[in-house]
Amino acid sequence: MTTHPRISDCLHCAMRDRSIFAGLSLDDLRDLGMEVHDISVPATDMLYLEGDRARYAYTLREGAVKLVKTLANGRAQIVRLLHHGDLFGFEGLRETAYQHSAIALTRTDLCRLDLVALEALSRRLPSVHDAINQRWFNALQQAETRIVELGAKNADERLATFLSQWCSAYPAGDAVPFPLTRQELGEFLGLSTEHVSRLMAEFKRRGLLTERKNLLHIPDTRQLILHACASGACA
Amino acid sequence: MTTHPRISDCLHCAMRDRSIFAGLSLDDLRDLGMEVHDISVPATDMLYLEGDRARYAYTLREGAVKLVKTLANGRAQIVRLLHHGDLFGFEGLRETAYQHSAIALTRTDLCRLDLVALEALSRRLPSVHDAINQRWFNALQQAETRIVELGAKNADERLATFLSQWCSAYPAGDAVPFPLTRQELGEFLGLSTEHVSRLMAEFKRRGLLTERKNLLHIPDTRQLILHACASGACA
DNA sequence: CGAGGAATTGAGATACATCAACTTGCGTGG
DNA sequence: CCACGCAAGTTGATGTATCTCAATTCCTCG
Repeated sequence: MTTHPRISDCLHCAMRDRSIFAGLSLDDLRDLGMEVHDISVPATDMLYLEGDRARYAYTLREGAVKLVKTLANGRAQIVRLLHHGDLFGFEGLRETAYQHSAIALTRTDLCRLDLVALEALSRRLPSVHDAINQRWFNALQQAETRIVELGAKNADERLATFLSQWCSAYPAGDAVPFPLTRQELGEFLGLSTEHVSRLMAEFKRRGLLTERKNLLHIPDTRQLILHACASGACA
Repeated sequence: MTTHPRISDCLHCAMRDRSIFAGLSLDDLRDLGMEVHDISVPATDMLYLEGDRARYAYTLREGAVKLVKTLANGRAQIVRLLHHGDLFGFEGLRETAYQHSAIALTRTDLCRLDLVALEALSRRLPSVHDAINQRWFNALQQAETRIVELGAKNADERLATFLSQWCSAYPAGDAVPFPLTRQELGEFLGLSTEHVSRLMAEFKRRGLLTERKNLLHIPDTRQLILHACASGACA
């Protein structure tokens, strides 16, 4: 699963100031008392499976990961999508088992943090503790937003809102990496892959977006929202 | 809004060992350095409105409260339902504004905690800090479960799962208080009130549940789940 | 160049929403 | 205590959004 795990050098990490170790002194960083493994996995690789005993949390440095819950009958729901800078697997600090399966959407680089050591570290360094809590809080807010999306919006609205938020991480008007398949879009938005496909085609027909390879281009997200959310559901 | 707020006596509170102050010594409890107001509101009363500047968190002692988000076009989504022992409004520890509206479903008794004082207290007493974090974590887990419900299950499954979970707080086989209207059920489950009504009628016809006044009786939750979730979605 | 998964497209079925009429329950005021 | 009135609930008819199943095309990669 992991290709050549190495001990990471946190001092010179590009993610340093966006990670849970942001704000630590150089001394603290040098003396973390914990090995941070640098790992890298190809697309479709599973980092862990829902129900597995939780041993590690991960910081995503490059790439994208989905967190999936699967029902008894096989239906899958993508609970969260993770990007550059996100921390995940940290439910292991409170539960013995992972609550989702984590699967790479692209080739992905991560830092792997031992949960026991992280627990100790977080007890020792308040800024780490706070950083983790802040991530929890953010995850909660995001989750509640998703509840509203899924419970109160129709398909066009869900898709349009999602796409424009996906792009919001990049400079406006640029083409952005878009590694999700139609099926994954469906599993995230609670729709069938066919319906997603039709909606995407419809958006393209109206000139609201274009796609090529794994690049998505939305000339004007405001237009997209406006056209897809005629009812005014998306503000 | 508040009827006769009084300074609460935390020492003799019935909720003491289920609240965020559980585990505090008697000395700590006596010296909280914070006024806890005892308030009581009738059904349908709004405790705060989404977007309001957040001043207080609340512990629910008796009754039930809904947390609602409202879309620009007026559609409402109930994000969370709160019961005996639940803490809410604590997003005010990280955000300046409340992220939902809080509305009482029944006559409700609460403890009102000043957020600034709570923040200070949580910094001073690790067990309070931990207790609050634990609530965040629980809320996150619950929210993710709701995402799966809304994204991957159909109407029967959602309703059946919800009803049996609602009852799980009470001894099996008992009739339980059920203060939700059909509309509120719909706003929680992402369904129209008419559809909820039809499904309830169907469940009754099949003998899976009975209702009278504001009491719900489910003889056997396993049966309910079994019949409503033929596909095996609900384990 | 060929093969296999992903995407698209169409036709048909269905789950759910919408709209409208009607009933039931219940508090209120005469 | 009854009658009224309103809100909640029910029920039916109809519309529509979305799913399902199946066939076809498009990519991508070996």
